[in-house]
Amino acid sequence: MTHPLTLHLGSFIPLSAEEKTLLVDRAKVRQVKRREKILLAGEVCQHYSFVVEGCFRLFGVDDRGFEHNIQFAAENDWIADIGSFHTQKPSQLNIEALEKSSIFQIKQQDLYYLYTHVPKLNLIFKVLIELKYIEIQNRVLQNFSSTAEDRYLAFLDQYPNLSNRLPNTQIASYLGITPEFLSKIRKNIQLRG
Amino acid sequence: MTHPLTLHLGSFIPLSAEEKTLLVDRAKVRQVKRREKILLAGEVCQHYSFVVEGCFRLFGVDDRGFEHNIQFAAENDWIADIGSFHTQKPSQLNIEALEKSSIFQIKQQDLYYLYTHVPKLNLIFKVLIELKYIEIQNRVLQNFSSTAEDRYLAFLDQYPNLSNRLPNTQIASYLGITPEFLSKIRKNIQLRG
DNA sequence: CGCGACGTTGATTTGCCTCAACGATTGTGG
DNA sequence: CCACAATCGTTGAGGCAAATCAACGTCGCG
Repeated sequence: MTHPLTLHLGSFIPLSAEEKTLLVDRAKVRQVKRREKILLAGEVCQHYSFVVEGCFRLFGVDDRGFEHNIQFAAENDWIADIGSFHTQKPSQLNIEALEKSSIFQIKQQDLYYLYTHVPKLNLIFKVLIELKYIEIQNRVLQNFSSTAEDRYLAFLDQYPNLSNRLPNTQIASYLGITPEFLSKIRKNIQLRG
Repeated sequence: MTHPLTLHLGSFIPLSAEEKTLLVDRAKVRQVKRREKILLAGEVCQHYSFVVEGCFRLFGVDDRGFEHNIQFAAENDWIADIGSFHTQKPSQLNIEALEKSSIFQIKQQDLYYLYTHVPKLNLIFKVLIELKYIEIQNRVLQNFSSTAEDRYLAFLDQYPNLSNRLPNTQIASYLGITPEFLSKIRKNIQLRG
């Protein structure tokens, strides 16, 4: 009966039984349907969400109505609009389930409560965000220095578990290209090898 | 005689006299010449560097030898290759002074020492990296959803202190375009008014 | 069954790059 | 302090990667 959340966070730094209890008490389980949104642009992001099962995307919508995926989150990953969460200002982003999913959510006030009562969570969440920062920084660099085809191949390589289950339209949006162009890239790859 | 570093970090959460001493003892001042590099690709990033005066860039070099600016850091900002710093593996990035600069550097072991002896630094550095994360996430979104001209105007707007003092070649590299194209953008803007 | 999401293909257009050349400015060694 | 090199910004001609627009077939699902 180890709780998925304590299992995950405890893998960074072991947690005592009390700490686990504090944590579990403030994490609410939630079932999310495919295509259901857990954050809508205009709302304040009230939760950090930990994905137990399923898959989500964080995306923005531009002036012309096109959607741009910023991040995916599948099992054992976290998702939130960190900016809105901390400033408590309306988000410009959306979070949507790409599959039927199961998550744990921690409210902003509860996370802040936990930070003060379980100080090592500061360290753990610092590490978590450092990892995300490294990831997104690599992405910026890659976007500047390689072609869409190279980025696609790198994506397949880096996220095999995601590329298996995501529709190509979602991958194209993450890569910053149109679905049509991704289709042409895939064709070229196949022709060559 | 307030130390720039304690002034900066103390602005997030007040620090006691002891905490300030611990901190200051482990921060080494360093003067850096224009164009001098404080991190070379291939080396491990050993320090977090706090900029007291001057300006730096973090950049990568692609297969064809082109440089791509990932981040600038001027007064009261931090710079490091966070990935290399934490993994202690060789960096693929470089950090170079764009001006004659003055910085404080904290070594990796010293920062880890400080994290355990001044626990609130975990919280402060978590906030610092959250702010950087929000910044870079906005950049990813913007790169996908707007033209080079819009990104340039947004840069002027968002970083007036940087755009004043940086050569256009450096700005172009940050925006992910060639200096030639930035020049044409600037001409267009001027023609229009 | 029928509709909407998804993937594909082709013709055309466009944003930005490449390459080359040229002044202006800065800086640096003799 | 000058001469020369290096850096920087600009301009133009031509080219390419990726977008746009339009059409069509397939599949899963209510």
